[in-house]
Amino acid sequence: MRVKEVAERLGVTADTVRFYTRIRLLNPNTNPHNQYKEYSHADVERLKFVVAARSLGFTVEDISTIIAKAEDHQSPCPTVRQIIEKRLEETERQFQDLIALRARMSAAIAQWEDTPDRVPNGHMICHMIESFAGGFSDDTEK
Amino acid sequence: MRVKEVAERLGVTADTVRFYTRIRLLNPNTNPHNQYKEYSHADVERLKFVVAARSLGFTVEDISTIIAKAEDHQSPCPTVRQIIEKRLEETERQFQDLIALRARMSAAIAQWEDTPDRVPNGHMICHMIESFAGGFSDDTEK
DNA sequence: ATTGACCTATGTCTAAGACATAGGTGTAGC
DNA sequence: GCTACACCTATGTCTTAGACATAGGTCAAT
Repeated sequence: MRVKEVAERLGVTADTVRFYTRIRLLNPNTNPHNQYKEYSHADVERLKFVVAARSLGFTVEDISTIIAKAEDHQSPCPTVRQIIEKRLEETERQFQDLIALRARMSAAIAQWEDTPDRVPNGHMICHMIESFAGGFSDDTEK
Repeated sequence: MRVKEVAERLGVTADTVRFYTRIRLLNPNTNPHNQYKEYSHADVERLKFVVAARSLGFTVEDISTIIAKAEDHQSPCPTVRQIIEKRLEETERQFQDLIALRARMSAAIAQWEDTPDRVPNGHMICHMIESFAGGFSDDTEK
């Protein structure tokens, strides 16, 4: 199978499969004539694993580590448990950040609802943003 | 003022200020002797705007656009309104994605709670991930 | 043999800084 | 004046996970 067929089968783009191949996460045979890659059943299985792990929040580097351990006949499970808990914490942080960002955006939009547009006056760039953010920080002197 | 002082005053890293300077979002004077940048009061004001806008979800490119409009004596307000609504939609999408991801991660962790670690058996890489993800997709034949 | 639609590999690009490196500054001690 | 030495600087490179652009290959219909 060539790259596009593999990609469609697993619901990812051909570029994604090419990317995984480029970083040697997949190692299909190469036709020496035209450099086309030929993906075997084993390659597809492996890709399936990669896609599943990605969908669980593992980074590509995480996945390389996990596969390397498995190929070395070590159980990757402890690593997997450890990584996913770290990723879950990160996700939680992103989540909080995103909630805060959304709140700021919504508040700004609400506050601007009845704010008239204004032409810049030389000491402000955009009064909406500047007045929304307030003093924002120190500015004692030059 | 030099880069570090400016950065500390606004609660960002010196690298951030250097980055904005590199892309000409800030244009401090340069000491021709050692290439050190000297930030004026006006530079600090401008950075303050950039930091405020970033915290509202504007990208650096958005901000460049806004500033360019303002310097051209056009009101940036319509642009600002338009951009922030787009960004808010994006944020909403990310938010949904993040919720789904978090749910998958939590479910996986819960399911693995009492799952024993296992050594790879040759046709699986990590039974936890593979069984969590299920068949995941088609796999008709080579 | 040629066309044309579709496919391929490879190189480059992205956002927003972080990090590494080599060199400059400035104060303290001599 | 000179030297340490801690701290600072500018610049170049690296990061993620692919997307996009380009040049060239494949293959069925003509």
